[in-house]
Amino acid sequence: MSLLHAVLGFVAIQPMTGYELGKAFSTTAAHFWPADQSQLYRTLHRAEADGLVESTTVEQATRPDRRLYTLLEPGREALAAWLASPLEPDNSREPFLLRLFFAASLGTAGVIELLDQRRSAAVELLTTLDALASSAPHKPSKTTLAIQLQYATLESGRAHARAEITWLDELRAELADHKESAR
Amino acid sequence: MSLLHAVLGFVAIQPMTGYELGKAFSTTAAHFWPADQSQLYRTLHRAEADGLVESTTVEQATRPDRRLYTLLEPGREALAAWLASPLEPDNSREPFLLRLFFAASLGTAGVIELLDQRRSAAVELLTTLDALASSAPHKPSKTTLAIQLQYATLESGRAHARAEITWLDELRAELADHKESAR
DNA sequence: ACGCCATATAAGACTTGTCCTATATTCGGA
DNA sequence: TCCGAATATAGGACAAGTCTTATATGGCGT
Repeated sequence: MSLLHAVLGFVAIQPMTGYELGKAFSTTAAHFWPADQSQLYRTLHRAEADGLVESTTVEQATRPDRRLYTLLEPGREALAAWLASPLEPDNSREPFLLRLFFAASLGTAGVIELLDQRRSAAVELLTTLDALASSAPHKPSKTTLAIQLQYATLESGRAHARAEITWLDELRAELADHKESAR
Repeated sequence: MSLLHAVLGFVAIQPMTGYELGKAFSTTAAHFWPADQSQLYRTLHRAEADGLVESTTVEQATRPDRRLYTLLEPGREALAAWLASPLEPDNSREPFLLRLFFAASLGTAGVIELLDQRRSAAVELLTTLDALASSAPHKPSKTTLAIQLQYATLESGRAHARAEITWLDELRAELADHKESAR
């Protein structure tokens, strides 16, 4: 249900087309909210049908027509209501933990391989986020709250990626130790 | 698709009924893989139709009959294939970050409230996991790999909860500072 | 006595998200 | 010159998960 709110959130900042929304998601929110293109357009259709946004067709010579979406008052209210609503408890799925949980049959060496794979992915994510963070406004201190918060979501990703790497390293060491002592 | 693998993973440890699976999930895997009861049974039906597991009905006097599921060879193979398959990149959704990203209209004070709510939830999660960890076998050092890995998923949850709290505190301080200096 | 919880399984309706394909044009690279 | 990527929108099929309700009974607390 939250893609709708994200769409309202973006359109609240500035009227946008579906295509621009797609860009906005993939450049700024991809790491915590992947948005499928198809679903994005469907969500826009529904939002318009529900009177939350309004679209105007902008004709273009060479490119297909664009549909520019503008936030309407009910949309603004829905957005505000969402922001003010109580946080529901997190129940996200972690495929990696699921796998690890059942990975004993891989043996210690196999599990260590798995951890290494995961570590690589985490390092890659961290470097991507680092790059994004340093390309963004040099440390926000004299910026708007909006920019600070957007930056904060990046920081969150980095903090968790670092935590993941540390945890993986500790687990790896523990398993390697255990294997060692079993010889 | 992964609920199927989780089911195979549990049944591989020991033949189980759907009800027992539900218990197993909620007591050991709930924090990284919530399993809906209805979906669990549906997954079992499908797994049986696909020849991955086999069920035998155990009649009971007072209680409804139980259907005990046993892992078949194709199921074991599917489980092994899953464990050996390459890790797909993580693309989990983080509703809280989404909200934070768009939360500027709440104002600094409103955002701080939001952070505090989130912090409470994170602390609560951490204490739940701490309790689970200390009720589990006192520090695994001389246990099986399976137990070590199951314990590791708990540790992962704790590490991330701690990272979340630290990040929240830093962000909160930054926002409070900013607000202070704006007076 | 009444209701709620545990035991046990299951179907139905619905929402959300993913993947694939279609359409139409322009520009840049190999 | 051909192929793919970018621009722009959209539908269809499907998978996965959520929420609600149904059925049936025994035990516990108030």
